[in-house]
Amino acid sequence: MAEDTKEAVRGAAVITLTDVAEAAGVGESTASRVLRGHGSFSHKTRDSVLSAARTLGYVPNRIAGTLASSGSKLVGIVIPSLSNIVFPDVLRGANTVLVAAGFQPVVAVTDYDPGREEVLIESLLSWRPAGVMVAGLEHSERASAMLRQARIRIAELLDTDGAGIDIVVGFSNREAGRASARHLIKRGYRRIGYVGHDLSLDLRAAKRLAGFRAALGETGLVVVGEEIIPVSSSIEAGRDGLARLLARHPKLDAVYFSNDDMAIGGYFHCLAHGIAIPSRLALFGYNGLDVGRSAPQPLSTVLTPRVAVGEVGARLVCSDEPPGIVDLGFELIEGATT
Amino acid sequence: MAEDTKEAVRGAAVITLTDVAEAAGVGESTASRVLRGHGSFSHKTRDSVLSAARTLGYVPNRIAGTLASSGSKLVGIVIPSLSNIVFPDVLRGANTVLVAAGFQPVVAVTDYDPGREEVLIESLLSWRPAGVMVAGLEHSERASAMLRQARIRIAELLDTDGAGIDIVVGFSNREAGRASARHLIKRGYRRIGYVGHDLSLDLRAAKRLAGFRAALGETGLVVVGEEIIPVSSSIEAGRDGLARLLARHPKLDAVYFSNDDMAIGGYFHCLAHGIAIPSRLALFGYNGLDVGRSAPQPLSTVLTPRVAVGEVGARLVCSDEPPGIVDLGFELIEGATT
DNA sequence: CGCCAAAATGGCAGCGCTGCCAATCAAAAA
DNA sequence: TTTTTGATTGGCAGCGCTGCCATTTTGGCG
Repeated sequence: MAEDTKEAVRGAAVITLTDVAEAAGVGESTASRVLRGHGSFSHKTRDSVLSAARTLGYVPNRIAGTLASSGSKLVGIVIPSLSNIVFPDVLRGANTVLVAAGFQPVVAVTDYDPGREEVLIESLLSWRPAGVMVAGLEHSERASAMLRQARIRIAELLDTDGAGIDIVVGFSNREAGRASARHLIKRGYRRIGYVGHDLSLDLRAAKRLAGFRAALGETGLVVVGEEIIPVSSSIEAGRDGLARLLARHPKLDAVYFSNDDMAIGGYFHCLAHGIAIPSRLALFGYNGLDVGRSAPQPLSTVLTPRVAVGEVGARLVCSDEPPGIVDLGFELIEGATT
Repeated sequence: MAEDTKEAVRGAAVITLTDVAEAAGVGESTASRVLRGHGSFSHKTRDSVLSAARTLGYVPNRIAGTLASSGSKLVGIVIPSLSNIVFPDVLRGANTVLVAAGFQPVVAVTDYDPGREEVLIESLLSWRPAGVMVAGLEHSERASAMLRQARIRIAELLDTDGAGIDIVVGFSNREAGRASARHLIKRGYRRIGYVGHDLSLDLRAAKRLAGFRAALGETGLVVVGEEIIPVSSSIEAGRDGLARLLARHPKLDAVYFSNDDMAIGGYFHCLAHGIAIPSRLALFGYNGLDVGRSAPQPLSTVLTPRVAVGEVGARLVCSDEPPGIVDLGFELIEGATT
């Protein structure tokens, strides 16, 4: 019965290291050494093990390997959303560095819910990752405790306004808000409004607004009118939000948006309604997205180093450099909408 | 030396199931049952185990659990990019369903490189995932073989133009291209151009263009002029691309773009240069992104069910329903740019 | 009060791999 | 030729948990 091939395809026989070792006529520790390129072995041994592995279609079982060596090559990444391009950007930066260092990212999305974040962190930790990267500095009591006690590298990203657990990589949202306000003031705007999304969830947006308000206050100004839409940010929400804000406060001369998506929505509203920018109304966003940069009038905004945050965070999580705070700063883009 | 507390903090003493069982005064299998809510146990036992676990700060080790039960709760997700919002959208849909079913997504990003895809798939499989979701139907010989032989659920996403391995969830890019062409023809456009990005990498964009060309051909038309930018798609690329295309073919009356990002770039070019849309030039995209829908003139495009693709793919990967092809279709959005 | 099914529980052998250590071997040194 | 050193190699004990099975306990009934 020359059913070898079929058998290999049908039978549930998953190939293990032992099978490879046997086929190569060596001990399993030798096979293990060859396959990992660890320790020493002769050329002949190497070739026979590798060819046996290839022939049998051996796929190593890292679950077993990790358990045995107690040190996984997984890194947990906890982000609030995938809808806002900011987080895929961070993920992208982290992914590049992680993969280059031989790690596998495991992502968890919290939907801006601290309770869910707690559960997801617990779940992530049960995979015994080498490290965890998490957006923001604010976590539930228990989540912080779990991270702290996990004895692994923890990187908190995108925010430096507060105390971190281990590694912090980001920039000050508060300062970004202040810089935005100072820019508008410098340009002579005085009747300033705000269009934002749900701030109880997006703490960093709240910090920006706080900084923005503080800087206005230093000049004796206040946010004249504001429109907070109770959903997550989107272009459509920004468009509708600005429409509603202007209906209530037609004399505004500038509007600060919670981010670029919202601001682009506002920009589209102005285009659609013939509102001259920036002479009649100035717009200011946050993030420095592609869409803002390429608009007919480049959006005035604050460019954030999102990909770099992911990269640096990942690098620090993988390395054993001392933890600490890394402020990557931000860049104010003057644009053409202010 | 009442150093218990400090010891617990310093010593590498990671809490194991055995510790919990001991502290609760039960056997480890009992503790295991309680913590997993499997099998039967008394209320009293339950309480003492749970409280012991909480007191000790026990975090289960799923690595060990998975090895012992030979069945992981990981699902690999292989996508070409995180820069194009399409993939985060799919990821989002998949994540929702996966997490609800108790799975953890492990993502891998190929950068549109088949070689890298192969390596990443191999690496993913070494985690013994319960299933793998991968974008597209085209993979290297070895990658396909590995997926096929892994004896797990495989879902190929976003494309139905070709043969799949196990589960296929998506829609026909070719048909999307055809539908786009027919729409332009119906609207009376005859001098049609194309602005796209690197098609050797983005196979689905290539299929759309092929379908588009085929449908034009049926009416005796051809793509009059085309501009292919050799980088990945972006708004800026679309803007520049259209500028260059129009420089060479000023008499075009419509342009088909490889996707909405590119088309929005084209739209911005027209806005910036006072090109009347759609009277002077019509624009047609692909994807149905938010930004296109909210533009002053909603972009004419094809709306793709990206999130649903992720959801359905994840559902099928988690379940044991029979594999097969699920065509989720697409929707032509007439918009205002044609 | 004895008997039996059902509920609760504990013991223990692995899951597949790695780390450690002892054993073997080959070539260089004495 | 014998000794020495270092390169190679194999054996085996776990890593922490789950699955299986045997055992004990419980509660209902006759």
